[in-house]
This record gives sequence, structure tokens and C-alpha cells, in this order.
Amino acid sequence: MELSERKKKILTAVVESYIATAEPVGSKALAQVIGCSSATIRNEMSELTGMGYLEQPHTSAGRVPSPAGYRLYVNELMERQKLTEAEAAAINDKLAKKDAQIEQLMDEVGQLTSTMTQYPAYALAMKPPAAVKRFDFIYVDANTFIVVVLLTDNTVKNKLIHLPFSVHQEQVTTLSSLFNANFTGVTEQEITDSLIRSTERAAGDTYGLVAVVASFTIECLTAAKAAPMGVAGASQLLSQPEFRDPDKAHALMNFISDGSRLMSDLPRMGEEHNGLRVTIGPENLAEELKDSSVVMASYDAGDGMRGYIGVVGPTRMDYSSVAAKLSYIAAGLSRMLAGPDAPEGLNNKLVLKESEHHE
Amino acid sequence: MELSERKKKILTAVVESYIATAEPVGSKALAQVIGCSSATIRNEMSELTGMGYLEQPHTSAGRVPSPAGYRLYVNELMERQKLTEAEAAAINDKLAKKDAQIEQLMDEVGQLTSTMTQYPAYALAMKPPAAVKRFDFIYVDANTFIVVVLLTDNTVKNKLIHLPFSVHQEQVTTLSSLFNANFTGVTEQEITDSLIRSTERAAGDTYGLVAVVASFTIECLTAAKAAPMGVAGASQLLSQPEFRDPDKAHALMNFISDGSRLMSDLPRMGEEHNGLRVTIGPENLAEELKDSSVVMASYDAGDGMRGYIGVVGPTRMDYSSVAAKLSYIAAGLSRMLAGPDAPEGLNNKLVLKESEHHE
DNA sequence: TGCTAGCACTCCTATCCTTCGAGTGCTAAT
DNA sequence: ATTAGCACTCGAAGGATAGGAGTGCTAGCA
Repeated sequence: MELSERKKKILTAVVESYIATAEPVGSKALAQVIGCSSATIRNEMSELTGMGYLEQPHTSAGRVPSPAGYRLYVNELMERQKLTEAEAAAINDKLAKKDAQIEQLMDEVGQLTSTMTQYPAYALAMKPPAAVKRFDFIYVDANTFIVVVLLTDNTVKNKLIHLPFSVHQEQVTTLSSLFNANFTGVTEQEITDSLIRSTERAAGDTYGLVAVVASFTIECLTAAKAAPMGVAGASQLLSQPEFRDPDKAHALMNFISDGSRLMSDLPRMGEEHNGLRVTIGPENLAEELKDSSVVMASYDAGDGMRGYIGVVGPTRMDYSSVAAKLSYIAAGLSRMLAGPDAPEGLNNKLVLKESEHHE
Repeated sequence: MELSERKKKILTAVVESYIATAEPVGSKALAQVIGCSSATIRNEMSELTGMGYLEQPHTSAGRVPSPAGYRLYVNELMERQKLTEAEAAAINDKLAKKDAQIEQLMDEVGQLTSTMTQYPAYALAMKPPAAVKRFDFIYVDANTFIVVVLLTDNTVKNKLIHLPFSVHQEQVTTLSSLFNANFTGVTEQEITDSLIRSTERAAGDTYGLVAVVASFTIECLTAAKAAPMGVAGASQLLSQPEFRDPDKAHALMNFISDGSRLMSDLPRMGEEHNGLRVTIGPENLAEELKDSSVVMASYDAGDGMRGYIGVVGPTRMDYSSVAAKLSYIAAGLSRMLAGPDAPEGLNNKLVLKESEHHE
């Protein structure tokens, strides 16, 4: 059933006023905005309450939006807000000089999202499984060589290997061709014990080094598929009146800080609406989020990779503003990572700049 | 002036009781512990108050330790606490399997410290300035090569360079010898414009690539000197009664989350006592920490590098337990990073572990 | 001289009660 | 259909009051 225009107007006003003030909204205040008497408003609000869009904290308080009310607001009522020029400029500015590795990028995008929205935020990128494209072995001295691995996603990883015995230049070269022959184009699952064993048999006197390099390879592939994630601004919660109760705040902050908990729920969350997903209060899967809301936007990170940024906050979240900001940042990221300047996608543009390994 | 034995006992009891309960301590409760009447305790406490070791929140409340009282407690009174076997085991366990890169290690040590102590914690390592030990250039294809840089601290960094024009294998080789001749053993400051310019003159037709590689080199050296830092468990604050006030909690959490603020104060903090530094309330430099305490321990990260781990909490911090845990973790880190197994320090040690593990 | 018992006093905390007012629902009038 | 009016509800805020933990002081005792 469709709501009358006036009901929509009233619901919108209630939601927006409550978002702004965190105070239940009474009929008198609305009367001025809507342009009819408070009694009329009361009748309408009473019906909206009956339909489940509004709630009363207690009999003689004003109305507060229910989750269903927020949902309707998000889906149909709210206006797509524009960013101010200052905000857009701030975001562009921050994004402009990003060319660190992806973990750090995610941290920084999380931070950016959090400061722009004033809510705790996260950023992550989903990577497809990778394989090794080529191996290079650099002979350093009798006890030391470096393995450099170029992955299909164009990530480069390396490891300095220090041995308790000595090797010759030729042995390292042998190892190199062996690995380039057997371990390229192979995904993590495909590195089986039997593959390692057969390589060892072929390795001659460098037998003992195969396992070391193989395990490093596995490590690289594992790291390559791990979704890097950044969480930032958890303390923002404390400025929201709904988290004046330190126990509630504590519970939610713990949940947020544990990236893995958050991450495991994200992909299963709601439907996309203009590239945005909003889950409101009880719609969330995690018990800890039952009276919070999550807004997330996805972006294209090139190479067919998808990434997500999002914020967590009270159900009384400023959906309109958050949605606008997330969309803007997500679009910026897409442009930056998968745009025409970066035909080879995220890893080329970013990770390749620098990958580091301490050994 | 020296305190009488009994005064020490009373002060100790007050501090420890207040640490445990967060409630001002009255004379009656102490009478049982100390073994004399409450009136005697009152006289003694009155004197301790006069001396500035105790404070009264109001006339008819019990006593609370003053910063000076905590200071005395920390310096002279508190017993060096032992960890339970379970705690020691938990720490050893966590430390055992650390061989990631240093940023991640710091994050994880921060996390470990936080969960062990139940306070927000940080971990950082100070690095000495680095130089390049050697360059390697890997020719990938006509438009692509990889630069691999081995630093004096044994960090290896690399960068895939993708060109809009093509190069030959020999050109890359030339570039390699050029950089190995001119840019090794050079610290960040020593890479001047004139050095770059003279290298460019010597570079012949690879002229245009010098700047690219040089700027990557600078990037590496800059990154190498940055002190990696991990902060964890900020939300732990919220379980402390002194931070039931969300505004206070918010202020401190913001301060903590901004690693750089924290870091800039750390080195200037108090004296070492058994490898520990404790700064209590007003002793802290930062305004935000004026009624918090910071306990930090330093560890040896090999190569003459020093690292710090620490926790932040209310002045009513469990100094004894925190000190024990920090010392233990710091000792473990020192052993792991600079122990006899790892004569060449952090970077090497990790590799050795790795190779031992797999052979 | 040092300790203890007793007592009057202080002042915080918790609790109850009252008041106040914003907001409601209903009814009757337009 | 809308509005004005009115009685009613119920939480929030603001005292007052009682209770009690703790103090300082004084006087008596080993």
C-alpha cells in the first residue's frame, strides 16, 4: 500500500529531525514544517505508528522512526545529497596522493571515510586467487640469496634467505629454473605435497632449499588472497548520544575493532541500491549490530576485483549524508584504481610501486 | 626523609586497594590488614596526607593515592610481581610464531600487550638511518623491469617499473652498475640533486630512468627510517570506571588512536627503572594524559635498534602487574629479535627462524 | 609515649516525592 | 477532512530527607 504524499512528508520530517537531534519528535514542531495543525499531524502520526513506521518510546513522548521507517526513508524518501565543494575537494585531495601498498591504502581510506562521515569506518578489497608468474633468484653471497616472486596480480614479493651452509651461484640458478618450470601458473591449492616432493627429487644437491622456497611461495599466495582491511575511527562512536552508556559503546567498539567479525558479515548483507547497501538495526546478522546500522558502498578496484568501504553507526544515522560521501569516495577509488590511467588495475597501480618484505 | 615501616605498609595497602576497587580507602578496612586500630590508621593517614602521598576526594571520604603516592609506590613499595604460568605460556605462544614484517609484528605485539594487560597498548621500533647495500635490476620485458633494493638493515624492497617506451636488457644492466657504483652506502640525506644529476650525465641513453630509480631509493630509505608502530585495544579504556564519562573517554581515545601524538612524547618520558619507565598523571607532557599513566618497557631489536612497548591507563593502574607483563614481553622480544640465535638482528632472525622451521 | 576507644561532626549517596511540561488521544466544532 | 480545546500520561528535573562511611579530636590506658 502506498502512503499519501503528506504521510511521506511527515515521515521524512520525523526521520530527519530525529537524525539531527536524537530527540523524539512531537506534533507541534512538525505542524510548522508541514503546514497544518498539530492535531492533524497527530492523527497522521498515529496511523504511521500503526503501520509500523514510527514508534513511541513511551506514551507521552514524541515519535521516533522504527527500523521499517528508516528503511522506507532510505529506499524511497531521502534525497540524494550533494557534497559541498569543500568536502569533495578534501576527498579528492586525500585520494590524489595515494600510491602506497594496499594494506596501507585500506587503512588510509578507512581513516578518510571515518573523518568525512564522523562515524567509524572500514575499507577492504577482495582479491581473486593469484598464481606465480615468474621467480627470480638473486645470489648475494655464499650464505645468502634473495627470492623475488612476481604474481599474476603483478604483486612482487621477496625474501632474503640466509643459510647455515653455503651455496654456489650455479645452484641458485638451477633452483631458479626449477621453480620457474614447476611453480609458475600454480595457485595456492595446487601446491601439493607431491608437487613439492617431485621438485625436490629433481633438485639434486639443492634438495634442501626447495621446501624453503615453496613455503615462501605459499605464503605469498596466501597473502595475495587475504582481503586487506582497514578499520578507523572507532572512537567516533562515543560522540553519539546513543553510546553515552559506556557498556554499549564498549560492546560495539569491540565488535568493530575485530575486523574479521565485521568482514565475515559484510558480503552477506542486504541488496545494492545505487551501489550502496544499507542494513538497519535488526536487519544486521551480528547480534552486536542489532541496534546499529551499516552503510557500505562498493568500488571497482580493477582486475575484476571489488572493494568495499562502509561505516557503522546508530540506527539514527545520517543516511543521506553518509550515502553521498560513501558514493563519492567509492567513485573516486574506482576511478583511481580501475580508471583509464590504470588499465592493469589495483596491483599495478599501487602494490607494484613498492612491496616490502623484512627478512 | 624516610617513611616508617608502618607508613609504607599503609600507603602500599591504600594504593593496592584503590587499584583493585577504584573506591577511596577508609581506615576501618585497613585496620584489619595492618593489624592495629582504625584510630591509629587515621593518624598515620592524616600524616601521609600532609606529606602529599594521599588525597581526600572530600572531607568525609576515604583516602586516595596522589600522583606522588603512586610514584613512591612504583619506585619503592610495589613488589615485582610474577606472571602465572598460564600468562607466561600465553605470551610465549604468541611470540613464538611471529615472523611477519615489522609493521605487522608491531601491530600484533600491541595487540598481545593489550590483551595481556587489559589496557590500551602500543608497540614501536626505532630504526637507525639506513643506506642501500646493493641494487639488482630484473629485466622482465621490453617495457618492464623490477628494481630490487637491499638495505643495510637487511630490508629488501622492490618496485616494478613499467615504461611507456622500451628498453634493452643491456641498458638495464648499465643502470644497475651505475646505481651500485653511485648509490650504495648512501643515506637519505646524502642523495642530493647534484648526485642525481651527475649520475644522469653518466647514464647515457638511460638518462630518463635515473630519476625514477633514485626517487624510489629515497622512498625506501624514508620508509626504512619511519618507526613502525601498532596501537591496539583502545576500547579497553571503557571498562575502567574512570572513563565512564564518555567525554573523557573520547578525548583520551582520540589521543591514543593518533599514534604520532603518542609517539612524539614517548622518547622524552621519565627515567628508566629496571628497563621500565612509568609516568604518572601530571608527569605526562601531553595535556590529554594529565590524569592518566603510561608504563613502557624497552627492548633490544638487534642491530642497535631499540623498541618500546607500553600501555596507557588511568593513574589508578595496576602498575605491578603491568610492569611484570611488559617486562616479560619485552624480554621475550629482545630474545627473539636480538638473541644469540640472531646475531644480525631483527631482519635476519626472522629469516633464520623461517628456514629452520622448514628444514 | 604510643595506641585505642568513643563520640560528635561532615558530607556524599541513594531514595523518595513533587513539580513541570511536552506530548498524546479524544471530542466537538468548523 | 481539518482544527481547536481539554483532560490525561509519564518521563525528566529538582529538591528534601535519611543513612552511613569516614573523619578528627579527646580522653584513657599500657
